[in-house]
Amino acid sequence: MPDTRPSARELIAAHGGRVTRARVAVLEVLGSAHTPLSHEGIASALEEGGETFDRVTLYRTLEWLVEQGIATRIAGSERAWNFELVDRHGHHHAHFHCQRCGRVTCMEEVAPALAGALPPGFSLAQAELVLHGACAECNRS
Amino acid sequence: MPDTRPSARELIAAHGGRVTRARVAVLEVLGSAHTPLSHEGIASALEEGGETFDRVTLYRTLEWLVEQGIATRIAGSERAWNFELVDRHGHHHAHFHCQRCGRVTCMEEVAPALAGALPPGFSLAQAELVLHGACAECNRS
DNA sequence: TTGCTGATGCAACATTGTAGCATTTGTGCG
DNA sequence: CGCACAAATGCTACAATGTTGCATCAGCAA
Repeated sequence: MPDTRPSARELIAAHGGRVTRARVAVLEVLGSAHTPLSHEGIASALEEGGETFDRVTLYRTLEWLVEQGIATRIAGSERAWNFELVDRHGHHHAHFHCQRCGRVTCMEEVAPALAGALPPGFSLAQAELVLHGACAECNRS
Repeated sequence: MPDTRPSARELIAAHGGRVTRARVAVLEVLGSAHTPLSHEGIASALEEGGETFDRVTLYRTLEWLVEQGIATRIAGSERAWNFELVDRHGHHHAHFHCQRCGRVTCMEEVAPALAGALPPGFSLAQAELVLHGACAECNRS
């Protein structure tokens, strides 16, 4: 078993970028995450895996991933971005931000139908629907 | 004509706050703006009107306005908040962020119907739909 | 292996937002 | 009106997030 997640290196190379330690590691972290991660979250996950990178490198790596269309960034809790891979689904789903526990959950179900609703002349590149409230777990307690 | 915009002072007093220079000025700026404004935008507008305030005062004033339900803050361009009065419409409309000119436009028409679409257990406090693309004016050129 | 260029790491800085605290200023009351 | 008290302001200092410049390192191809 040479590699349990072969796509990471290939994915990077396919986009014309160099296969570096940072990119592979970040991709693996994002790939195994269930929710969007912040810079801090990614850094922590990397450290747990025994890899540390400069803060700037992380920013640049993520910037590159977003440019390449490999990842997207969504507005997370207060003034920081969260990152998420854009693989299976067409990356057009809403995000739910729990105001109590701060977690961000992907809502596959909620996809507002807004095509054609824009005023004439406007062109849509990306939509970002963020819902704020309390998640199921927090509501239980 | 003692006051062309009498509501500002009254609005503040009605919420149990002191009628200060900062609050009146900020309310007037927001009231006469056609689009959501950032901290910086508000500060500039105030300066043009001959009024200057400390950066911290502005933050606290806006925080207070949001707490009182007089204004709302929406995610604007890169990592800064934009503020907007919450008067006429029930403040449930989407915002369009033009990636070329950076302006934020209110889209009264686009209001995604997402009530009842949340998974069980989740409760919604606020929805924030931000559309990114090119506005009509930018598309013309 | 070698060389070129992209990627990294470091330091310094920019922007956005907060906390603590002394001073000022609305507001109600005598 | 003048006073006193609390709310609001304006510093300063700091925290968090993100960016820029530049010297060094390391993928990748020849």
